[in-house]
Amino acid sequence: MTVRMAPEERREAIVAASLAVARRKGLGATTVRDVAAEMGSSSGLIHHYFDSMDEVLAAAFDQAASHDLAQVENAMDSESSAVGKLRAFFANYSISDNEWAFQLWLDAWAEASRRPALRATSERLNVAWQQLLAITIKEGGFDCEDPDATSWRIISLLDGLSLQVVAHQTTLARETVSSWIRSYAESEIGLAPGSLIPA
Amino acid sequence: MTVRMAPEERREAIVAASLAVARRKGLGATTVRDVAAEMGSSSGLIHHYFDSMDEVLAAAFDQAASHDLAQVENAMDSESSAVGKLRAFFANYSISDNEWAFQLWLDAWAEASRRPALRATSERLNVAWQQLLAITIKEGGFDCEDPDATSWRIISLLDGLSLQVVAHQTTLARETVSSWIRSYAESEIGLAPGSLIPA
DNA sequence: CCTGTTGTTGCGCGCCTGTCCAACACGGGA
DNA sequence: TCCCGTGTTGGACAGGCGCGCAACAACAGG
Repeated sequence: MTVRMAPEERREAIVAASLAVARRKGLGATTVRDVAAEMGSSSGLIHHYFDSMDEVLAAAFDQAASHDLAQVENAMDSESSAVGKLRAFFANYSISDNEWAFQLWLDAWAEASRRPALRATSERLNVAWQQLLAITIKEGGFDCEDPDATSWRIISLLDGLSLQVVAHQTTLARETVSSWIRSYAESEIGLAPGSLIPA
Repeated sequence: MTVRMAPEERREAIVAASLAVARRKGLGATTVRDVAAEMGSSSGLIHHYFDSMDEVLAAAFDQAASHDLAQVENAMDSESSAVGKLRAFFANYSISDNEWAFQLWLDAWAEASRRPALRATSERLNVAWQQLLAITIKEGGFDCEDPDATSWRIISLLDGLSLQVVAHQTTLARETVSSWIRSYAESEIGLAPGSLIPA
């Protein structure tokens, strides 16, 4: 038998184990038994904490995406100027080191139509990313007509380009995507070309 | 017993049936038994024509995406001017009438990492869309520095925005996406604002 | 008409899926 | 120290999966 845990602790352990499996096999291919094996526990335990697999996956995705979001927010907070914050945003919202994180997004978007909990989570976090950028633009007082729209377009271009890198690998290079995104953001936000290149 | 068919005919019937199922349940959730039931045949028949389910799904996706591509190409061919062709492109590469077609793309991108045949097909067709746009830009002789890069960015922005519409439904409206895409394309290709608004 | 080819069947194989639940074991309060 | 609440087990359940194969049936050529 596994060690007896406090409810909250166990819940977190389940989410962590689910994430570890999803990282290897993908969100959609993660099963109850996989998660149990990863934890070294029985499979029945998972359903003692979650009503359905949909909710387990949603919680796992939430954890991963929220963590990445918090990391970028942190990097932005340590910058004082608005331009500095934006630079930090584009330097850190990068798929270079954790390519599997973006695969999680791909899985979430595809599964959204069939897993209600996952859809709600993915939508909430997508909006959170957009808001992070939009609010920064608003506070910077840039020459940007509609920060919300601008932010959606930048995030979407980033998603569309990243998607090619992760799903097809050969069509586009990571550095190409980074530089295109920076140029596009500069023109949309009303910054001089090169403003967003990291120091 | 079902009617005996010529090999090529039966192959097409399998692809058509797979597509019908995928349209309802999604590409990743389409099974051998589903396809057989849709055709009204036995399940063993599918494996007599395809080595694996991966190849069945790849063929089905190929059929759907190629059909959409051909339809847009047709609409463009009936235009004489380059701007007319571009207008036709953006008027027809639309997710309004067949939302499920884009869901197929979402499934294909997500499954790409685990289904080799599907990945190859999705990559090939993604490049085909990009080329269709790139070649039209090149032939038009517009004020566009790098038609290939421009084309990738337009397609990617379109994918990223469409993704929000299909996966999350509430975040963005279809018409918003259409107008943003047209504006962006105009600025990237070097056209006067409004040039791409359909007559 | 007979025969060989081949499209088609239907089931079996081994394995997997999410969900549920009676039974068990452990640890804190009485 | 006992006892009860609850964290945990492990398998049952009904179903589903991709794949393979021996047997059958329909058609073409001789």
